[in-house]
Amino acid sequence: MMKIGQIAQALGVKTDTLRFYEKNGLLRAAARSESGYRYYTEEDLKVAKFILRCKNVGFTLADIKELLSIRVDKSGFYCEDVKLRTTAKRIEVEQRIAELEKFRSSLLSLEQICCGGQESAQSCSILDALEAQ
Amino acid sequence: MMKIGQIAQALGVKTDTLRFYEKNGLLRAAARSESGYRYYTEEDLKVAKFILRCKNVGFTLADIKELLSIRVDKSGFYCEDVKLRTTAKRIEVEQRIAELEKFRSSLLSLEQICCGGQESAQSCSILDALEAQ
DNA sequence: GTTGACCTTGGAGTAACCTCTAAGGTTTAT
DNA sequence: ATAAACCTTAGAGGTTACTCCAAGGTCAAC
Repeated sequence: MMKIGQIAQALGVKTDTLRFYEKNGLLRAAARSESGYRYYTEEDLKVAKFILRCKNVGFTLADIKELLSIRVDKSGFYCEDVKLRTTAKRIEVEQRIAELEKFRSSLLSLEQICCGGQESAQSCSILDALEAQ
Repeated sequence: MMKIGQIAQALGVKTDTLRFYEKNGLLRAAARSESGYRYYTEEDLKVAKFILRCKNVGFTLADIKELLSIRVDKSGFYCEDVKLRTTAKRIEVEQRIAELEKFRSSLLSLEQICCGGQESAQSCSILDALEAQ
């Protein structure tokens, strides 16, 4: 049984983060001491690692909450349920990338039309371009 | 002189948005009627369009506030000031894209190891992969 | 028995960008 | 004259994922 500080250190997160996950229904300590201290088991640690790995591949905490509910009741779900969520998330990520690529190319165009020197910004092509109808 | 609703319609935004910009120091109506109605000039409309174009290339409202202060005092700045901000933003965007690309490839890998069928999630390779140390 | 490290809670604050509501005043058209 | 459309303000709410704080209780060591 580990206290919150030990778990936090093992995971490289703050104790606040762990309490935040608890408040949001992602991770509950298996037990509490009489004085109210949280005590975590090895299984709790596994759940915490699962959460962090999900975050690392781009799932939000809301997504992770769903994945956790599948995780604890695997026999109640199909592979399909998991894969569909994975695919949906990938598509979401791809859409966001496309949006950012647009930003990137617009910004690059702006950079290319500007001298970037110590000339007065009075005739700055970037400002002109942002102004243009 | 146009009222807030006309400006909002011309721009395709809500009146709330315009008031929000005012509250945050981005866009102030040139005048107010006796009863307090905002009245906008053509120049105000130009500023508003400038703001929206900046947003379209990826600048945040905080960035735009800076760009606006350059715009109103062009002789006090160099092209360099504008281009540096543009480049910084592009780099920021590229970093975010890189992060999302990592998500994308992780998610793709997960998708590829899962059958995605009506098999029980008890042996789902995606869940296993997220579990694995 | 007291110091220091650790734990508890509730609640506020952050960034980014609006969006909505309530309660009320103004303008325009008929 | 009255209804519809428009305007005002302050302030709350919503998303995401924490992070910090204050005020206080607990535990282990010396």
